[in-house]
Amino acid sequence: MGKFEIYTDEKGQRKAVDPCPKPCPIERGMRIVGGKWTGSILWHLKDGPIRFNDLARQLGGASKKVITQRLKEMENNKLVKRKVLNTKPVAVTYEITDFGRTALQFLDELKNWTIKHNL
Amino acid sequence: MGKFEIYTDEKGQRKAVDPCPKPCPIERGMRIVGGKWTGSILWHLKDGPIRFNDLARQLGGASKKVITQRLKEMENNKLVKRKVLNTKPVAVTYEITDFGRTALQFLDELKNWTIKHNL
DNA sequence: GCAACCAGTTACCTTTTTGTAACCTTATTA
DNA sequence: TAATAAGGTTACAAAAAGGTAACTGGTTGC
Repeated sequence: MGKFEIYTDEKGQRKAVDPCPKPCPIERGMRIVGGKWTGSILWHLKDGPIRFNDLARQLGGASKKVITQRLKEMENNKLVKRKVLNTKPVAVTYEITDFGRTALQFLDELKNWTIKHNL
Repeated sequence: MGKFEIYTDEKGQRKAVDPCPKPCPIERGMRIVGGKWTGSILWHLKDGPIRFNDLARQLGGASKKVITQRLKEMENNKLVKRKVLNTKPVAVTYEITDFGRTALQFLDELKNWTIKHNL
């Protein structure tokens, strides 16, 4: 077989030895952390919890709708935790989870890559 | 100001100190390397050039149309190089560029992350 | 009382993306 | 001669994503 992972069978047909099963790890990972603004949100949370509207202010270009949507997905994926503080006017903060932090490493690499190559 | 990058101005309005300029580096990077199948394609090319149909065979689940589309984007972004070999029946191969290789590190981390956390 | 802030939600519409399937040209093979 | 493979392209339809703007309900400051 060799590096191409493609071989020609007895009937002369080319076949993949090990076709990428539906979505392979890279693909699956991207679908969790690659959503529009997902990475940015996580990154913004790395230094501490942030409130919804503050987050929206910081993410120039993202609408509340998308932010809400992403935060919900991220909560489902255990990347962030939503906390309702019972302060005089209730405040809601979003906090990165320990699991969420495990993603910061490659996000950092991605960030450096983008900057390094002026993208 | 502090870690929140949010302050309250003289009029009592909360403002972001340094709102994420349109798409920040993480976001921009994602848009280059985060397209559906983009990462997987690049990963498959890491061990050598692959021909179009072989690639399609390996990426179970991706249609020719999408693959064509991604490959074109990736060519524009200089991640891959398209080569037409003048063999008896012409063959077209796609090869990862040196620049494309610089993205493999990040993809590798993403892949390990996905696997490590059973995602 | 009135306006403004928080944290969202909702409706509506447009754009983008994706999938499917058929089709194309050249060339080889049975 | 007919069928098949390579490397795509095209048309059509359906689904997903995104933007905008208005609106909610509760609270607070003027």
